[in-house]
Amino acid sequence: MKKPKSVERELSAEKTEAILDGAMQEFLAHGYAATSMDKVAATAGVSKATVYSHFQDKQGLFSSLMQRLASKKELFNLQKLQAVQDNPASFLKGFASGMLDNVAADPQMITFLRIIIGESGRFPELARAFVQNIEKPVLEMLTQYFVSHPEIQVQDPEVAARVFVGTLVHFVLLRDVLHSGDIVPMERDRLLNNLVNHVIIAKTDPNKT
Amino acid sequence: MKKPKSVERELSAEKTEAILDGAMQEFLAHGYAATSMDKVAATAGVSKATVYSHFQDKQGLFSSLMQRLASKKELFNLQKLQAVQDNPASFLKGFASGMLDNVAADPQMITFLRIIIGESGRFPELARAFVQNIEKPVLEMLTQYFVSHPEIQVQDPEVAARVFVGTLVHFVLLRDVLHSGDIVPMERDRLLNNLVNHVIIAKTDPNKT
DNA sequence: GTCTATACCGCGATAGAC
DNA sequence: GTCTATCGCGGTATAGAC
Repeated sequence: MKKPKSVERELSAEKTEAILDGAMQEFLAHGYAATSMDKVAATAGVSKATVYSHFQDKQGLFSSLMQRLASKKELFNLQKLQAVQDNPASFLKGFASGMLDNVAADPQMITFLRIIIGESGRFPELARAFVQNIEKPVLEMLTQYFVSHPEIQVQDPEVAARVFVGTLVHFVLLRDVLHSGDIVPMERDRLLNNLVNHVIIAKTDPNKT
Repeated sequence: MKKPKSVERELSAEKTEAILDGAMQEFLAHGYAATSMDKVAATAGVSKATVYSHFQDKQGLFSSLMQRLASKKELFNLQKLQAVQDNPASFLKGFASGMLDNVAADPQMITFLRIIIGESGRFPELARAFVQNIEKPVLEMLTQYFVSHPEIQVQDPEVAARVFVGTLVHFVLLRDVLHSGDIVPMERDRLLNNLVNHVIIAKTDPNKT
């Protein structure tokens, strides 16, 4: 009775995908605690028992899913960055534009950020994976860029990278995550143009303390 | 036996305080969804029915509490800022130190940030209250400082304030909120010293695009 | 105004048929 | 390998005594 290779039975990888997809929908929509495994199973189109046969428990499913999201560098703009040969100002503006348009404009990405930060107390290893896979490469890439472009006389390349990324993250946080673009208004291009100046022109202050 | 105006009966404000205190403990410890009204009542030392007589429901209690926290400017360092007459570099370093030491070092403040951001999807008015009461005054104060100190030739004071605050918030986010101080290491004073240079020295870039 | 006791529901997780 | 059915617990919210 055992068929050579059944097409409908014995499969698992497809369901795993379906479960992860359903879980992503639910977790991103309602957060960790407010998401029920019943809804996850329903959205995935499988039974709850199947979910528990593929993943140990709710925490395991959540962690697997979020680790997976935090590793998908393609979701962010971490690949098309070394090709450009523009001048520094253009490169930095282009990088920032990509971050603001490709990442911050995606509602799912904003929700993902909310969850990573909101659950960083109870899921610290998740937060660390996010920093390791997303933030660290960005900071290192920018640092490397500042180091390898001597025409930009930056005193401390790592700090310059922090200033650049920090300003952008803070902007996204206020405007997109916290829905407060009207409370502390700031035009996108105005920030970008001036931010570049703050980063690439930073020599020693003649007024020593 | 009935006293003219009993001191132990008919009171309500004390219990309200107790409930808010208990709710703060629980919500800050477990987040919104994972907090139970039973635990809130137990921590407050009252019965669950009393909680529901003082607040409409869980959402109402949560919102009242968080709005209250977001309005407590004293919890942040928003008062002792205009007294100083130092030079700009010292003032900015002092301000940043206060933010990093008084705010970011307090675990409750970190947890509060996690909740505000994590619940900003379902409680947008809470996030907006936080920005209105905390972030906006800080940005405006720094902007005013840059404007009223002509010796700092900053091209765009509002952007400079954003760069300054954004870098600090991002630093706190990585180090304290996301537990990743070891993944992307940065010494506190090294950031502060160089950040000041990035902010107060920002003239026009000779390389126009 | 505050308590105890409870109604009612949905949760995470599992047992057993197929 | 996946399903249906169910267990036990803990959730929010309320009714009624005092």
